[in-house]
Amino acid sequence: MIKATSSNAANKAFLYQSCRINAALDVISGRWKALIIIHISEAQNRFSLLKAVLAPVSDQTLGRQLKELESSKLITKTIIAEVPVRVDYHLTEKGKALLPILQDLSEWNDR
Amino acid sequence: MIKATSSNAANKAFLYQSCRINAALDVISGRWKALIIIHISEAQNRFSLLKAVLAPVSDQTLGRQLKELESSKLITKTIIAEVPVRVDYHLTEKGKALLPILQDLSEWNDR
DNA sequence: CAGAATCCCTTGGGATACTG
DNA sequence: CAGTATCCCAAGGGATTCTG
Repeated sequence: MIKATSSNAANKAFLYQSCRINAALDVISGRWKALIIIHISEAQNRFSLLKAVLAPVSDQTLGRQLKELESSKLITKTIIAEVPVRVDYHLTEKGKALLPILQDLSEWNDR
Repeated sequence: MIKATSSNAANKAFLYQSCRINAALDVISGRWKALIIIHISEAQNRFSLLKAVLAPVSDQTLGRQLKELESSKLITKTIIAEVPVRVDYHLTEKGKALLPILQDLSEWNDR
């Protein structure tokens, strides 16, 4: 039959085809993603810095969200082979283009 | 101890306090909400009409999303006591203000 | 017509421990 | 320092059935 199991994926596909907005929302709807993007834009671009400002997040979750943002092409990851290894995150052009939209959203909700 | 159980709500509270964006994202991150808002703005503002354009959605889920949008003050619900009862949905000012932002998001993702 | 009630399953996110 | 591996739980969504 394949009913309950496939409907979830099928519905998702339907949404993607219906409107590009759904794809866009998917990209930014991770629980911490918007905040991660904002902090990276403000030079909080190291794993430990992010962990500090996003205090209650777990390593696992933070790592997952970063990986997803990277595969969505919103951020890039640069590994620097220093003594204690260091990793810098930076926004891509697409990531930067999202900032004013997030700003609009924030103002929208304040009204 | 209250650990695993309370952390979810605690993290959510943290996000809300950190930035207004999280509250805004919460409002529009239901799976069908963006599409519902768009269709209502285009006069597909009846339950059955919405169900038709959002083909694979279930009654239950559609009803839930509508109720959430209503309590977020994005749409209003008007019950008209005709022979087969009829219900009209309309966007509030806040709901209308969201449309251009959704448009921006859509264009952003197309780049 | 427009839902509410009930039940079930997938998924996102969290806790903890371990690694290059 | 910057993660990954495992395991687990709550919540969002979906299917189906029933109602004013």
